Amino acid sequence: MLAAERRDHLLDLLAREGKIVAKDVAAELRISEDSVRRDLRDLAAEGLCQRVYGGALPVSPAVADLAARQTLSPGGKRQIAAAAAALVQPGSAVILDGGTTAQAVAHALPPGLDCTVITHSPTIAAALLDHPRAEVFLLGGRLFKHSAVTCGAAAVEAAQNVSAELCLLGVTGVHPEAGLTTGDAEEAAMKRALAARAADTYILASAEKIGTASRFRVLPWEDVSGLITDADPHHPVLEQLAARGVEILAAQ
Amino acid sequence: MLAAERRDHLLDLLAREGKIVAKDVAAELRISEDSVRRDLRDLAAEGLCQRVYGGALPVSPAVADLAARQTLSPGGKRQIAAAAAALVQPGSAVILDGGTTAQAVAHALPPGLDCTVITHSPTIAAALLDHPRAEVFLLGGRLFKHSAVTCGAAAVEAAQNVSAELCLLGVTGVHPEAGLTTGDAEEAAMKRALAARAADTYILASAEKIGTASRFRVLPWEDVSGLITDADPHHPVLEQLAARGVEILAAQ
DNA sequence: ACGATACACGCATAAACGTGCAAGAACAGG
DNA sequence: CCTGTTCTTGCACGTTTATGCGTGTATCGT
Repeated sequence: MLAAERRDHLLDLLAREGKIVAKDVAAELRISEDSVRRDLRDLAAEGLCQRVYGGALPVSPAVADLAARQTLSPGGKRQIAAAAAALVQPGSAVILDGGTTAQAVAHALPPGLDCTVITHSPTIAAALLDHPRAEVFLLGGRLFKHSAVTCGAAAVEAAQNVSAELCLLGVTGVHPEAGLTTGDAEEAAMKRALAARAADTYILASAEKIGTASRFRVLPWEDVSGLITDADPHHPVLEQLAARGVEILAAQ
Repeated sequence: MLAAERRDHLLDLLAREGKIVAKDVAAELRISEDSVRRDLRDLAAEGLCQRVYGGALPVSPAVADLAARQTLSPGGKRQIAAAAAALVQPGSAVILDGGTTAQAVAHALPPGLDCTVITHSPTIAAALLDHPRAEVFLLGGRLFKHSAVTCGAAAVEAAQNVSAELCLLGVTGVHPEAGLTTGDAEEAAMKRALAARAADTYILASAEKIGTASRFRVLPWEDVSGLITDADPHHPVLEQLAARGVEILAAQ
């Protein structure tokens, strides 16, 4: 039984059963409870599960599905979120896209930070309810069930009435020629509208997205200030982008 | 059974049934009543439920200014929500206000119902993510932390662009002369804007609100089609309203 | 006012936890 | 092929936490 195997098994169990009881898993896999605890501790540190006395639970019922359906590297995602949150100046306004990475940014924002957050994700809005000094502006529109954000003409129109210093955008593809891409046309349009309303746009992209492209373009590189990623800064694609004036922020 | 699981179960039970009887839960989960009591004490300490003799009751998310609208009857709230959900015709559009009662309506909607829900509450929007056939339209605007809904000029303006067959509105005061009232001017304006966009407006009000009035008027009785309440239909205020053409729906 | 029930408190037991440690495997370099 | 290093794993230990029971007290309904 490889360590990585164990990890996968735990995550699988979490997705299937909705909980993990350390004792049971140890008995099932014929390993010590200590190892299970160690694994759970690591997974919890990466934000993949919530550690509780006796075992672990999914981070949040809704997020569990999302995490399952996209085999990302959420380990780096947390670091990306932290690096992105550090870009938010006190007193400034930031536009937060609705993806899972952006959601991590919302949680990474210091609770006492005095700022304005503009978002089209009701989930992010709800997450910021306990940030007393954060002003939240929610962009309305038709709710897209699969990504849990508002999109469509109404949402794009609502975006026209806001502006901010910073826009943090999640994408599914980061490609030197194709630019930034995503898999849904409406989402692409929405992201484009958001980026247009901010002075600076930074892209959040985990390592496995570098060099890939999806069907719908969000932005060309000219409109992007920087890229926040957990990939190796010496990755050829990243060096190419840096040469074209895109600031590369490595999140460790 | 993990401790955290128990906690979730209790909260879930609270949301679904509107109350918790310590003895019953202990029997159901095969644990001692002491454990249930301990859990309820902890949950109450975190403000997640209201401890009462024999069990616990839900507590409204907006606890702060609840001095006015205190002592809710969450038992009846569920019945009100069920009666209100029954008014939603398949294929129709309904405007759902953001209060706790309206939130209960969202949960009471059949998951397979084919309808359009328009709301200014991100919480309701999130709750409807798992209703595959429900189209959700979210009204954007500034997020009001204490009531967790969007309000303000932008939200009112967004409301101008929608229309629906039905509007379900929660209020804090139901008074024969003062009409429908609430404690916040912005919320009152928002509710007014919502009601104006629906052919029929029904009010959700638990028994203790009947006969009371708050500072800001939402609507006069002329603009209201009906009132859904768990109060006794023979209550003098209700009979007076019925005489003025307001349909009284008693929720048991 | 009364019995019945729910409660809080203290205590004992058991389970889960974290840490340090040692045996073993995997690996890199010579 | 050997050796030193690093990492993983399981065990032992003391500590923390959760749970159930008994007791006395408070609260409810009649």
